[in-house]
Amino acid sequence: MTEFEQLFKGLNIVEEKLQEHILKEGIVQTLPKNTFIVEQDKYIKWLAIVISGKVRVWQENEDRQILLYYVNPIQTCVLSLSATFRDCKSLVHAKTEMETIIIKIPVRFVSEWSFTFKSWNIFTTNSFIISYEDLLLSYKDLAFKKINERLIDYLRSEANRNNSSIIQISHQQLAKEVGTTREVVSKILKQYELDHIVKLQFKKIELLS
Amino acid sequence: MTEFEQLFKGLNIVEEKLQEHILKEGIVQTLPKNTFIVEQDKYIKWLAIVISGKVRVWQENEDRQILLYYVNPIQTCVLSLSATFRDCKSLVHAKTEMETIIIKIPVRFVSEWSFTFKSWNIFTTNSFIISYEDLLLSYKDLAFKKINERLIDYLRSEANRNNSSIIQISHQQLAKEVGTTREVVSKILKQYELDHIVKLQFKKIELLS
DNA sequence: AGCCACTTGTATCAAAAGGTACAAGTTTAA
DNA sequence: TTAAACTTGTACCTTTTGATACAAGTGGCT
Repeated sequence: MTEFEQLFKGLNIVEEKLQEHILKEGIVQTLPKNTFIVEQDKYIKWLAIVISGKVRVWQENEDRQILLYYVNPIQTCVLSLSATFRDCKSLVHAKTEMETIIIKIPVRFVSEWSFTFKSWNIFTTNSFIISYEDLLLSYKDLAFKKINERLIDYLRSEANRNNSSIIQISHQQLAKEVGTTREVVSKILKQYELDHIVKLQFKKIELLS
Repeated sequence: MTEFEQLFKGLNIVEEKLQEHILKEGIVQTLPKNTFIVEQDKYIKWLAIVISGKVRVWQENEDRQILLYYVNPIQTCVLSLSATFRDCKSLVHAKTEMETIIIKIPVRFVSEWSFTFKSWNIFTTNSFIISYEDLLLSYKDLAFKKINERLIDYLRSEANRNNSSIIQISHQQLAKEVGTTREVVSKILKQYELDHIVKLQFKKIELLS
């Protein structure tokens, strides 16, 4: 199955005309690990849809980062999507976390098709809705939960995503994911270990419960 | 000008067919101050578009609140919008802050029209985009800024919204807006007063710079 | 005037989170 | 195998934020 066929299947694109358009305008690219797809404050010229691999999306301050979400196969970064509807700079960074195949579509077609083709309309709308609700939940967590809770939440969701109770990550990286410092992460993890909630090894965290 | 005419003008709705639909299915309501439009965890049955007045949208924990945004005339709460595309419960509270006129549209028409009518498509898409970007900026502030900064940001944006350097609000209410406690607000405001950034009076805060 | 509800100012304490510093362990690669 | 880079653990301290408590001020109402 070609990447385009995967795309059509994943987004349930049945309109022949739309398939033709996408075949004509879309570009398949294989990106190595750690390639930037969009960068904060730069203009967006393409809508990228992930076919396989994994893309991390985050925001950055001078010295801190905070994870926004991951883009999984047959999803798009909603922010590049939003940028395609009106010429604007990216508010986030997005970078591949492993070798990733994407299909790039020039922004000018994206909003056009959303009115012409039902399945494209559903795709864009759903992307917005899901991302919005996601972000809203994250916002609530950030507002009301303490760091130790957000940290364990992160670990659990990682375990889930990878289908493994062992998460391979350094404290430093973990600190970046949840927007704090390395020392705080070390302290919290140690406490969780004393409480028999995790087991710590070098660059490995095992969830026990 | 009727409320419907205001709506058509505000959203740039020129399609006669769509105007007919809206006239047929829409309901104009005048809501007194402090009326709930949607409540957290309850189902949404209508899309409400604000014609005049002001609606506050926020999230709640057991004991804390945090402001999400205000819905101004000729806007809709993007969350009820998102709910109209798939049957789901509200993630937020929304309540009128003054007497407010709204037009209610049953949810089942909202997504239908977004594919049939260009202006409705633009309206829904723009609502999503703007709200998403808004929320993203708030998220970043919440992640990286300290409370005193978020507090003064809030005051400045209120001053802007009301076109006045005097904000009439109690410390308690202010605490709820930014998601902290009353004592913290009092302390921070006092410090800003010592720094000649604000002047404090009973239930009034004057911005000096 | 006198009462009541609400508001504001603060002092004290406690908890959460972050910063600095350093020692020791692990990996990688020259 | 040895140095360099990265990783982890932890002690100590500071700042930020929150909780409790109380006194005093304000405005509205009877």
